[in-house]
Amino acid sequence: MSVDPAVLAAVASPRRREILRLLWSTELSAGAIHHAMPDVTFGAISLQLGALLRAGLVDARREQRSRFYRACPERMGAVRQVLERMWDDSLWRLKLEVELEATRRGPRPGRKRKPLIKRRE
Amino acid sequence: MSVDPAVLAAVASPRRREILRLLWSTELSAGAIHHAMPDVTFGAISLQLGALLRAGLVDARREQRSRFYRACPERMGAVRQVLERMWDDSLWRLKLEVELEATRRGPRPGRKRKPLIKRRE
DNA sequence: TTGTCATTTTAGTTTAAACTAAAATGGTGT
DNA sequence: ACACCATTTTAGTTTAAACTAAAATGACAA
Repeated sequence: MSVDPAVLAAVASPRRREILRLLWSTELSAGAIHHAMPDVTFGAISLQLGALLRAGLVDARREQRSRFYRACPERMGAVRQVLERMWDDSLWRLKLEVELEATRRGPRPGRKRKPLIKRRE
Repeated sequence: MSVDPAVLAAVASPRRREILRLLWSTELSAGAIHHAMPDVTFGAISLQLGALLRAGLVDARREQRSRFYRACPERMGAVRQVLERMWDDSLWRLKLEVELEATRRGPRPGRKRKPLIKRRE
C-alpha cells in the first residue's frame, strides 16, 4: 500500500493534527471538538473536518442533530506510525502550540463587520 | 525516537520531495539538481535546499566551487518509510506533477523587471 | 587583482491555506 | 408551520510559502 500525497498535506497542518489526535480513540461531534479548542471558531473546525474527510483521514456518522467524527488510522498507511510516534513524544504539546501560532492565518478574532442581511439567491 | 513537526512541513512540499528523491541514493550539487528541474530557477532550488538543511533532512559537503548535497534518511525517523513507500508507488511521478502545479506560488517565469544596479551598502 | 563559476541572499510578487463573521442548511420537536 | 440547535457554507481577510530576477558572496585560477 502506498501513501497519498494529499495525506501528507493534511497531516502537515498542526490544527488538523490536533483534531486528529482528539479523534484517535473516541468519536466526537464538531461541537465537542470546538469545545476543546476555543481559540478558533466553530466554522474553522468544520472546514478542517471537511479537509480531513476529503483526505480520507476521518469519517462521520449522523446521530440526531450532531455529526460524530472519528479518525481512520487503517487508511493512513505509514503515516499512522508517524503520528503515533509524534504523540509518544512528551514535548508534543509544546511543539504543537508553537506551530499553531506560527502557521496562523486570517483575521484575528473579535473584529466588527457590517451585516449584509440580504443573501437568499 | 520521535518525529519533529518541522520534518512534516518539509516533506509536505512536493518540490522538496522531488529534490529529496534525487538526493536519496546519490549526492548532487545544486546545479545538478537544477539541471534535473528546469521549470524553476536556480535560486528557488537553493532556497529549498536551505529549508531541507534547516529541517535536517539533507547535509552538504564543499568541493571546489560546488556544494554537494545528500539526503539523511537516518535522521528522518518514521518519515523515511513514508517517503520510501511513496516512491514505490508507480503513480508517484504523475501525482507529483499534479501537486507541483497545484502548490505553485509566486510570479510565473519570464517577466521583465527594472535593474536596480545600486546595492553595495 | 581581476575574472569567472557556483551558489546564496535579497527584495518583491503571487497564491492558496487558515482563518473570521455572517448566512444558509438540515434535522428534530411542538 | 415554526422555532431551535448543530453544522456547513459563503464571502472576505491575512499571512507565509513558493516563486522570480537581480545582486551579493565565496572559491578558485591566471
